[in-house]
Amino acid sequence: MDGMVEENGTTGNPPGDPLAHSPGDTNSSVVVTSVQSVIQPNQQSVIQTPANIQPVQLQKGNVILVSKPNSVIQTTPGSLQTLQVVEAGSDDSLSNDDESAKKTRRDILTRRPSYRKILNDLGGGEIAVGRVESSSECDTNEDSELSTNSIPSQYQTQTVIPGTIQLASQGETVQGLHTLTMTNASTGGAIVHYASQGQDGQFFVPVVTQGGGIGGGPIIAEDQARKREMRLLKNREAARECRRKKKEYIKCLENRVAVLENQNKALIDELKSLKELYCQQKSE
DNA sequence: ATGCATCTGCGTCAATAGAA
DNA sequence: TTCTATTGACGCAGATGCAT
Repeated sequence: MDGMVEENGTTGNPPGDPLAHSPGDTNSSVVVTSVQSVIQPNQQSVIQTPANIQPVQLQKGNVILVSKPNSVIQTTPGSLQTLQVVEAGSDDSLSNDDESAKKTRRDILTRRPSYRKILNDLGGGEIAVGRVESSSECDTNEDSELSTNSIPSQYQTQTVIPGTIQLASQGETVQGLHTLTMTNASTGGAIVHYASQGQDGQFFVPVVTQGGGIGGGPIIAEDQARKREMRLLKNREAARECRRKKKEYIKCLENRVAVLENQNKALIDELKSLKELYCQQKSE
């Protein structure tokens, strides 16, 4: 559950106020004598499924199933991969009217260091990239939106419709080599072979381009469109991963708050008892 | 049931840091 | 210098809770 923290028997804070801990919400019997780092190095994923297959919801019900062993989104190596991305029209046509306003706003803003760096600065280790199973102290048991229990089998055989990109794994035939079919209503079909880099987490690398239009123009346009799709796809996944890490980072901070509050309480109690002892000996 | 406010997650763009 | 990864900001859509 979001907002819940479990650390040495300490439980939670209201969802709307993640850092708010009343003095009474900690277990009074707990005395923290040594506080370890809240964030363990090489911690592992909080998102795990038995089959290591997770559906990634895209817009309008599109689903990606990819093999990325070092990613949160995983499938069994060599398993069928299906990607269907419906072209979302030409969003390149951005109006320049409010672009200047956006730019001005962004110019004012400063960039924070990455969560990895923040966690390192906190001395609590790093958020691991390779994730296999739940971490111990940052385990949150949250219900992942990437839950894999509900992968419909029909996603393994998508129907190619005009304006779509479809990835179909060749499975055991050619290791790591897959075929990406771009079907475009205006330009006709184009087949792209790509090498899947499943081991290092890379998504795919275009290798050969075949087919397509006549002359340089359409080919260049297709290449640019394909590059754009690749870029958007990668950034989509990157944003997803970034948000996951951000949530993990926040939960770790909440954990840290809980631990430090416990430590503070223990020190206050210790100080209190020492004062009493001192007063007793002084009065004698 | 309906309308509204709020929250949450997503995709995208753009800026930036760091690697190559 | 170029490329890639990361992440803040923005806008959108769906879910949820609450008042009417």
